[in-house]
Amino acid sequence: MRATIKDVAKNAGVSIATVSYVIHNKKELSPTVKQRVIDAMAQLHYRPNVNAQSLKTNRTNKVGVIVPDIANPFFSNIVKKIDEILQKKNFQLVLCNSNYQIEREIAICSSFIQSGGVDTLILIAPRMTDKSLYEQSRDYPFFVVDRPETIKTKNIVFVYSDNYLGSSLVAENFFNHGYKSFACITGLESVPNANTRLEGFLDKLMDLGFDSNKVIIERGEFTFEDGFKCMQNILRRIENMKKLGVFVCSDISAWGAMEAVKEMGLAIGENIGIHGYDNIFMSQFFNPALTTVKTPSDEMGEEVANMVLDYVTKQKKITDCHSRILSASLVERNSV
Amino acid sequence: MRATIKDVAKNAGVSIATVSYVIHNKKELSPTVKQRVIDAMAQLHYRPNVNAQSLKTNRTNKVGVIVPDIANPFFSNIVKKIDEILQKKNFQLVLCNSNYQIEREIAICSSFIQSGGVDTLILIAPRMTDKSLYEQSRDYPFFVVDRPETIKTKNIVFVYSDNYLGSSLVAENFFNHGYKSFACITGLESVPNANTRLEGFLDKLMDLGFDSNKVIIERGEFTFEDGFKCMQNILRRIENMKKLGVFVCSDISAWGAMEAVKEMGLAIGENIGIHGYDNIFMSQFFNPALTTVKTPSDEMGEEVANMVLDYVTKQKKITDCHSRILSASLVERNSV
DNA sequence: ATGAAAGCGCTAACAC
DNA sequence: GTGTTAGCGCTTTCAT
Repeated sequence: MRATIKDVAKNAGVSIATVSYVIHNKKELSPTVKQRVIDAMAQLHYRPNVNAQSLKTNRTNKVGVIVPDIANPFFSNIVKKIDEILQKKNFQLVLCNSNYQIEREIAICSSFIQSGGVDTLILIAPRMTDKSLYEQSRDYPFFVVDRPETIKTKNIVFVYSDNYLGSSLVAENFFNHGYKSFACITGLESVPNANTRLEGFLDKLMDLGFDSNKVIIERGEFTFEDGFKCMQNILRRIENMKKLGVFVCSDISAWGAMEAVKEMGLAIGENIGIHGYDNIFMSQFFNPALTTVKTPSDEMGEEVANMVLDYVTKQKKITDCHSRILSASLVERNSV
Repeated sequence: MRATIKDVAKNAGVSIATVSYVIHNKKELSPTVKQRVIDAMAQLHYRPNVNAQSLKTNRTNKVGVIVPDIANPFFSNIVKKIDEILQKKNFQLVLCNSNYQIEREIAICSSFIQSGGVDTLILIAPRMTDKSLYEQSRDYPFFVVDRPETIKTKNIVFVYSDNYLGSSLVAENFFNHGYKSFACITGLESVPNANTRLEGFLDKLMDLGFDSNKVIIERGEFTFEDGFKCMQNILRRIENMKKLGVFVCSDISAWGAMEAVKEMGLAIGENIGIHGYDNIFMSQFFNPALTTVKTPSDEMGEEVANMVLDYVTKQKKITDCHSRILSASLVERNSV
């Protein structure tokens, strides 16, 4: 059996309170006593039982992270960054995969919220509706990454990037390369990023003098498979394949889209250009190298992790944490 | 404040024991009482405090997962699979990134072990020495994925794949494509997989009549950057670039190696062939598509997760869990 | 400077 | 069928 504080106390010939004091280094203790306790702890390989600590203090030093798909490099990269920062302060991540399913997301979220298992929650690109988000946060503040602040509540802190700007860059880029007709593969209507990216793209296209009604639009989840299928649909719908610019609103689906194009025997970058979004590390090595927009995922992870830290250590109230919009920038390569 | 079992009891007009009974659905209760309790729980949004439960029962329904780098798709894929299976049984993952650092790995591991924070531990591709592994497991059984069983202890269950076989396949494949000279970029001496893969490669090469002493060997961590550097070293050391087969013992480093080759302006697949290992999803889309060996990562994840489940639910003692070696198979593409 | 003791929220053995 | 209660391991107030 694991040694308890009692065992240490007995071994050191002191009370359990004293042991607790040396663990937390809080009270002035005589060096001799302190040393005796330290020795006893070492000898017994003592570690405080975290469950008892948490029960008593109502703090767990754990942060729940809900992610649509940890195998998606875009998300795993954010998680890595968050872990990097939280680990330094002795926090652990409790990771849950929602598999892009809203019901799972909500179930995980509310179970976290009410069970005392974590100090706070980070939702990465949650798929639930604004209404659900709002309800979940009602009695329990948390943090949301990579999703715009489309609802007003002081109980949620949003960290995301400027998708509207990013996708206007895409339209411009196509324009500069002489593309004449356009398509967009974006996410589901329920995904705010999907709508903002589409909107930013269409608006800029109109600015540039194009008829946004002629833009072919396909929607799917931001996955390889859906990107592939959506591209097939576009290829089927298209009449005139002359300088067609396809904006795929996530790199992962862009990979699928590129495969669909290649499978048709078409060359990418001439009459059909593919533009991704997110700038996932591997995209630069694809064939052709994917032109895309950089979402500052490292910064988002850093930003949220630091705010979480401020919040759980109670240096800051949630109402003093400010949502942040980070920028986005073009990454030119060979697919456009 | 969160509602406690006391609140529910008061609200339903029963004792806390009764509430506990309906939570766990263990005792026969009169339907009326049961319903009253259920209503009270719903009304108060009651959820048992998991810390109190864990303190009492010594079970957390959490499994610690230590991974070298969650942003590495090979690892994140395994984690995803593990989560998928454990989540169904109401277990959560507590994820920690060791960043390939042995000290962090050991620190995380022993803190998990002694703090009661998790029911068991899964180490994915741990970098610590056999000795450390053995010591850590001495009083606390756990599971190791993607590392061969090079030490005998009934306290560790290993799930890995047949690297010796896999890398002999690589040698054969090079041979079949007419390659005449060879190099190998493998992992550090301290990484068992790295040694086994090198060994399997060299042994088969000898079988095939080649002089294994002439094989150029470079070592680095299994990362993009190290793959890149090692390849540069090889390119520097090589005299005669005629049908050189380079076995890079992980896909991730193979990506780096390919970039190094391309940067030199050399074509891959003719006079220089690159062979990866692991078959990471994206490898098929690289330029050229990477020839590699499939490590059954999904199966490894599944296998451990199920064993962990058997173990933590005490249907099985650790000594009844058997280490498993899964197979490996060639994936032919265009880089060889 | 050190210790006694209450109590965090829960489970389960035992009593009724 | 339902309730009483001890106690899991710890923190912290209050006393000495």
